[in-house]
Amino acid sequence: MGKLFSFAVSIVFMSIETDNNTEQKILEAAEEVFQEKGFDGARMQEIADKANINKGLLHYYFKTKDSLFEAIFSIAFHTMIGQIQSIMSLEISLNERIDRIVDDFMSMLAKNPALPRFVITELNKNPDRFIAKHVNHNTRATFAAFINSVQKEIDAGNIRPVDPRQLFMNMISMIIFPFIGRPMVQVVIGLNNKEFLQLMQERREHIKLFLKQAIKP
Amino acid sequence: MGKLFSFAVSIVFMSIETDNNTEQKILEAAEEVFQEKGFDGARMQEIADKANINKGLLHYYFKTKDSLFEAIFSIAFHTMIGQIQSIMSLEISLNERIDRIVDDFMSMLAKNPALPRFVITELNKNPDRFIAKHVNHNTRATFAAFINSVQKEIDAGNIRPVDPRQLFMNMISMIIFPFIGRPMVQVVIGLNNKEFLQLMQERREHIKLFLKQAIKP
DNA sequence: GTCTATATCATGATAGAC
DNA sequence: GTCTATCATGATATAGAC
Repeated sequence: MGKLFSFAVSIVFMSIETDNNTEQKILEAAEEVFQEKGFDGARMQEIADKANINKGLLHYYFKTKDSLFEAIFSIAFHTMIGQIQSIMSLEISLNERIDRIVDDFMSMLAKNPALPRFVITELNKNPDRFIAKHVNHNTRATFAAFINSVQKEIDAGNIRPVDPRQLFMNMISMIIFPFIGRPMVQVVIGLNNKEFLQLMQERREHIKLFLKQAIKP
Repeated sequence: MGKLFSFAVSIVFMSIETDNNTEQKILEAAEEVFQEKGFDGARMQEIADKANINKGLLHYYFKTKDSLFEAIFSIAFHTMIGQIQSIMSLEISLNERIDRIVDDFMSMLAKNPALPRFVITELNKNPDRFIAKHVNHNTRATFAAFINSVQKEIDAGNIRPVDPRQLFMNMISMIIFPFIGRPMVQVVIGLNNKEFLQLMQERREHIKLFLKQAIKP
């Protein structure tokens, strides 16, 4: 955890400083290559090339491919989980929560469309290892708060009775899946890249309305 | 295309014959390993071990790793696309279509939970190559029929106005995503394996109701 | 068809000069 | 810190005996 912390600090530091030092160049290159190719498909040579350094120097900064991957995956995983948790834990109504989670999540994914596929693929290849390492004690407490807030709305008659866990799955499924399944979606619907992006833009308001409509009393 | 056809025939033949010959053992082993590890993570040695043969014999049946992968991916891709298309092309009402697509798709995924992640991951790594090779001319026509049928229901006032393409994305997102994102979903909600499977069982009826509720006039 | 042995090559990682 | 050169390993693929 100390390692992660110092790493996060260095990231913040770097984004403040305009100086683009070697470590930062490596991390940017590694993020790109790992997210695109996955751990198994990524090559240290390609990362070195993209960072404009040689393999020797790459191994000087990160002794092994595993340790470099860990640094990249850790940030990606916490970006995903953090996005979910931050919205879950707010003290707002379900309608506001829907608006926030759709807007925030889709803005983040528009900037980093490869993120969910990367996290989910690597998580599937080795669930135990990463979950034990990265999931903290707050994860469950945060979701419990979400369940309570949904139950309150049901009791108040604001929405129809619905399993909060299913509702949660519906929300993140509709938000995340089109990014992960983009090539398949484009093929089946028959969309070029421009049309797909247009549809994703319209999708924000569509999902908000669709969800609210589905849980109306 | 001739290769794929003769291959499909041999699959059918094998499932009729009880005789488990070497090629069939290889394909079963390869499907397992490729779906679990992906192309880059898969090892010919592991496939050979799982099929109880040696690497030399494996290369006798499939000259290259690529050709073996192509055989596996082709079946997987057409299973996914075919599942979607078969329901799209039926002449039934939207409500019946929702019931059918949820039941059929989720039954298939329950038997083969790793399938969508495999297809989508490999498709993302190399979209052009596979789409050019595997998508036929019927793909678009089938979806056009779906759009028409939704539009007819809107015109008849049976459902509220909704973009059929968004509706389609919502359907397949809610069905497929929990299988792909299972580890993340389990962590965030806090479910053990038994609880997750129970929730997925209940999910069929949940999705059907949720969708119909969302498009009610 | 099936096996063992081997060729060939790519990759992660290290050693050592500057 | 950065580079070049090299090692060691492991993976795909082939050759050839049976």
